[in-house]
Amino acid sequence: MKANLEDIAKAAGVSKMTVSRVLRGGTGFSDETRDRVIKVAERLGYVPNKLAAAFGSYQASTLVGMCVPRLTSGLFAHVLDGVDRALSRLGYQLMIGANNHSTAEEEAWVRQIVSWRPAGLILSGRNHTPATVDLLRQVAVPVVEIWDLTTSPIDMSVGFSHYDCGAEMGQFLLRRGRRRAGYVGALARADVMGQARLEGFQAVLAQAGAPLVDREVLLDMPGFYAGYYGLETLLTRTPDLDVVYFHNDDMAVGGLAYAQAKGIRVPEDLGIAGWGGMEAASILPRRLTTTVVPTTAIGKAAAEALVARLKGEPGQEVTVVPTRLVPGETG
Amino acid sequence: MKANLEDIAKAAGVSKMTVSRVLRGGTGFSDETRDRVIKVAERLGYVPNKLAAAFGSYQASTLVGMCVPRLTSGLFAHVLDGVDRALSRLGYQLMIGANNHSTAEEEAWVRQIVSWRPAGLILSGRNHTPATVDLLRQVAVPVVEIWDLTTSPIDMSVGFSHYDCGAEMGQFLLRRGRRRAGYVGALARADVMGQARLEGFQAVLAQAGAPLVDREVLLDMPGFYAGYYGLETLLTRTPDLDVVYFHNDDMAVGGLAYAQAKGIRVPEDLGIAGWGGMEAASILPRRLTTTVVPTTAIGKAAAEALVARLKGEPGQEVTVVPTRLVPGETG
DNA sequence: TGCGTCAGGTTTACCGGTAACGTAGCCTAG
DNA sequence: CTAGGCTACGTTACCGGTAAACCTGACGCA
Repeated sequence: MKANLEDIAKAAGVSKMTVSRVLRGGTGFSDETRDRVIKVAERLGYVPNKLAAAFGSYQASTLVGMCVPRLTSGLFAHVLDGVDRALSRLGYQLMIGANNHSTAEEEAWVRQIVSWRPAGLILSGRNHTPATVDLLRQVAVPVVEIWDLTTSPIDMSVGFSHYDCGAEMGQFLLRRGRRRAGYVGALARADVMGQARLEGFQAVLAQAGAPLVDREVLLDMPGFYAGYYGLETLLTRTPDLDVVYFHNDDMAVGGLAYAQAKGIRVPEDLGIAGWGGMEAASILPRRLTTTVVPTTAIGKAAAEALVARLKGEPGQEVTVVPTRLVPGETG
Repeated sequence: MKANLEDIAKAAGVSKMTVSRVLRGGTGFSDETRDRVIKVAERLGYVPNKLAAAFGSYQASTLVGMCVPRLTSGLFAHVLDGVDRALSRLGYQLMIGANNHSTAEEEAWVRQIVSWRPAGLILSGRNHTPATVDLLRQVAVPVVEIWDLTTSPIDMSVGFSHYDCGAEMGQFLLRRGRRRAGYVGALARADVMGQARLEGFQAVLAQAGAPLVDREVLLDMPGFYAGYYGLETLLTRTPDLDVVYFHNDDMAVGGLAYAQAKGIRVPEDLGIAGWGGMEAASILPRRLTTTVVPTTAIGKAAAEALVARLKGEPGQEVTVVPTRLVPGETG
């Protein structure tokens, strides 16, 4: 790690400022000088130092931080992918973190990240500690809150309403004649958004005079197992349900597996609905009734909102991305 | 973004060096001074500048870069999670990138990342462009190559042998009496490691006098659909196979779905084997025959190897993590 | 001839930390 | 009584870029 601008400057017989301009593709030098500088830079194996660049000019940081609830979530993996594709194309670097559904962990992460003076941040959810919000405002870094829509974002927001997702599914299941609905979730209070879906679901059912009959919320991760055993627990306690809404598709698929194992006919004896739109769900023998979330599009939109802001374009404060209820054959 | 060490120093009536020492938890100051400095720092809302710290001392970078083939891969999500848990606990920040199974894209990513002077890098696979290897050696950054084991790593390596995975599965299926095996894969040449598994698989079969009968390798992403349609194509062309080895579990589950849709009995008419160990696979009506890869453990081990190196401990050059063949009920 | 303008540079002054070294005052051992 | 060591600081130099201001010769033109 030896060659720096000074070394190149000396070897090329120019000042390091000229080298800097050449390597950044600026103006104010002849073609001849440019070729010479570039040749020397290559010969010396010059590796640029973005640390110095970002530090010195404090305008040039190309770091973007993104915090997701869990890195193992299939849905967020697609959001991350959408963000990364959009940003890496423009030369930004993505720093990631997981908050494990805890605003305190998010705060700790934000505290670490802002000390790198990132160009922007992408956070998941609308729930943050007051200290986090204060800090973000203080350092005045562009922030995009994704996933859960908020009408009063810290800065920008890209997402949809989880409450509406739940409500829409409730209406759909009512139209299909379901009257005794149950719910199987996970993570308890830690997942605010799953909670919001449940609330929307419940509100619609109650309004129609067919309120939620029973629910089972596990403390486990919301995966196949939790869905399987969650449904088992729920049906053992309350056998006469005619439909169960699950926290997400992974759990719903677990529920389907349980129903199949027990000879419960779906959807005749029991309806099953999920949320999220996992790839696996669509090739099951029976297409899962679920709400498909445009994950990659959310990531792309968040990245684009951030980049627009960085370029000085005003951009959209709040971007609503549409979810899509897929009727399927299990509801 | 106003307060810096100088401001705190002035307000506390000490030099900024003392402030630096206090805030980093060093020594060489009285309790009284420490309390005063910390109080002032909090009052001024001091946000440390790691850019300046890393740039100035060029020892303190806490950035670690990690490059995976695809961010949407469930297996790599767990590796990422393992790395992140291990590193974030120690105060490191993770910068990620995806190479889309292309060494050229990996090189572009490495070129970007090294200019941030990271403390270390984690790369997926043992295949890199010569320029990448040169660059990594030149900047002398600690590197861990994960996933595919290599006996001559750039620096350190954590993984297992994909060839052996394929060979082991081949032996297992032979023991179960299979003699006419097929293979369904994806990504063609782009995925070197899937290729290695296939080679191990083929070698064992050939040696036993029951060579691979047919194979179907799609250009698609290795997911459920590819498995479903890949098996359809394969069986249409070569109906009399008695077992099919899939690129991974996602595809194998797609294959199972196809078999079920067509009334093919598994494992009586056709054996199905996958690779990777996805969570979903274990709760299917029939437990999938597959090789479980300790993803999180690989991430953890990679992070630990890196940290050990950074602390100056010698650490292991090559760490082998064991995979586990799960017999299941489909093979 | 004198002056403005422009291309093609150079010079200077930082950015905010940290390492390395310096130093004053006090304590203690020989 | 004093050399030496320790504590608790302060001083200085530097990391490698970039912004902004400045320079200079050539050319066009009134």
